[in-house]
Formats: sequence, C-alpha cells, structure tokens
Amino acid sequence: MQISSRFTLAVHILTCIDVFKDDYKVTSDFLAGSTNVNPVIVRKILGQLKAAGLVNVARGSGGASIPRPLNEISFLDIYHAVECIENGELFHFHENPNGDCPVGRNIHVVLDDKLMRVQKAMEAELSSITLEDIMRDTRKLI
Amino acid sequence: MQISSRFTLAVHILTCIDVFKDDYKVTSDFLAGSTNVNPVIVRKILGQLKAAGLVNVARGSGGASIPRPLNEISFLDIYHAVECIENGELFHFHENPNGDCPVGRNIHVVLDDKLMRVQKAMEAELSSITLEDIMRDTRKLI
DNA sequence: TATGGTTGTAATAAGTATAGTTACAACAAA
DNA sequence: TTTGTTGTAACTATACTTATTACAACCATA
Repeated sequence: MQISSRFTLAVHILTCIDVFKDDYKVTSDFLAGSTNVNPVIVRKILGQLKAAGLVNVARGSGGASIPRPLNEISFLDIYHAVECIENGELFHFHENPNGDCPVGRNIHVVLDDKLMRVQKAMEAELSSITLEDIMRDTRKLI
Repeated sequence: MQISSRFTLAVHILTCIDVFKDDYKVTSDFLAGSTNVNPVIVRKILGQLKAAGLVNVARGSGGASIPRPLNEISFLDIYHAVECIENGELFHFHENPNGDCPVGRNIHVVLDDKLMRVQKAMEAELSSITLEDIMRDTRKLI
C-alpha cells in the first residue's frame, strides 16, 4: 500500500500557510481552495498537525500559522503527525504464525531487526528534509 | 498505512520452502499450516512470486521450489513481487491541486525529487537483505 | 485411462482505511 | 449580536485486505 495522501497534503498545507502568511488569513476554506480537497479534510489534518505542535490554529477568528522555524520542521515530524501507523511499525505482520512450526515460531524474531533497519533508513531520509527546503524550492518557482 | 502483511508472508513462505525442501512436498496447504493463513492466500502470493521468477510451482503434482541461489533473492525483489504500488511510487499524491494557486501549481514538482530520495533510501536497504541472511538466522534458531 | 491430490481462479463476504459531504455547536472578534 | 471560523459527529462511497467456498484445469501414477 502507498503512504496516504494525507502526508503530501500536510506538506502542501504547511507550504501554503507560510507562502500566504503576510497577505491572507489562511483558513481551512482557503487551504481547501489550493489543495482541492474538502475543507473538513483540511481541518482534520490541521488538527493532527496542531496536536504535534507544528501549527497554531485560531478558533473563532480563524487562520493557521507555523510556530517554529521552518528548518526545525522535518518531513519525519509531519509524517509522524498525520500517518498513524500501528505501534509505529512500517511493516505489517501476519498474526498467529504456527508456533508448532520451526519457521513459524521464529519468523518474527528473524525479520524484526532487518525490517527495522529498512524503516530507520526511510525515517533518516525523511528527517533530512525540512520545510525550509520546500519553501526555498517553491519560492524559486513562483 | 502500513505495508501489507503480504510482504512478511512472502518471506515466511520462501523461508519454509527452503527449510523443508528435502523432507516434504511444500504445497499451499503445507504453507498455510505454517503461516496460519488461508491456502488460497498462499496460492495468490505464490502466483505473484512465480510471476517474478522467485519460485517454481508445480501444477497438478504440486509443490513449490526456489529456482535461484538464495543470495540472489533480495527483500526488494520480494517487495516488488507482492506489493503492487501504483506507478511504483511509495507516496500517494492528492489529485488535482489547484493550478491557479502558485503553491498548488508547483507542489508536485517541488516534492517529487525529495520523496524519490526517501523511496530510494528504503529500497536500497531492502535490496541489501537477501534470503540467505534469513536462512542463516533461521537455521541458527532452529 | 481413471484416480487423487494439487493448482489457479472466480465469486462472495467481512473488516478496515480513505476521502467526500452535510450539518451544527462552540468560539472569538468586531 | 452578528459574522465567519473551527472542531466534530454522522453518513456515504470507494477501495484494499484477508478469509472462505467452490470448482475447473492439471498431472503423476496406479
């Protein structure tokens, strides 16, 4: 399965918040306009980003902002905020392998460290990319 | 979303085929016994592995075998065989970002190379692990 | 050549995740 | 008090995973 579009959506949203922060009040409707997804979806993602401390959202008056320096928000932060993976594990195991079989009894132990290496490699790369990189490249293109 | 259990299941299946190759005819029913999943699921995965050239499956008489040296079958081979990801892309993009918005117009281009780096990091680690590693560790535990 | 065990596959179902949509109470500022 | 916004519940549609039943196609061998 692919990693859900919530992740790219979250990056899109954060980028918009920074690009338009001086000229617009960046509401969920505004963000829905740029991303072309439903405002309620935007609000859900904003809620997840808020819970992770990656955005401030103003109740009532409205508008979102980013409370941290952009180079301190990595893709890994965003990924963890919006992609709720069970036990934080990238790979899903089939339940209840047969304990009476020598392979079934040991497969989990044998695979665990190797799959963790794969996950760590991916996460290391995710943490090497920050919103600052995205803003630099985006501003270059605008 | 997590990567589906088809992947760990496929590794389990391949491990069984090699461990039991001298003592049993390794059929889908036999494999279903060790993995504790339905024989039809096993046959589907065997079909995908077969299409990728990672196993031979005998029609009629039954039984599966591995036609290649174990150190030439990597986790990446297995991953690609069973995990059918759209366009081979790990990250799913939200469709139709607003082309009239400077962010929506550029977000895909800005993210593409960075997400590809993440995917490549993961795939590089996957390709560094082979069935030979799994067999060595499994035999140690048996 | 008939048998029996096996594979390949279709059809169906339940469970779960994503994504869209409507509706509305809670909220804050003007 | 009005207005615009957020947070959230409820419902729907779609899609993927996994399980299961059923059966035709297949093939070694008795």
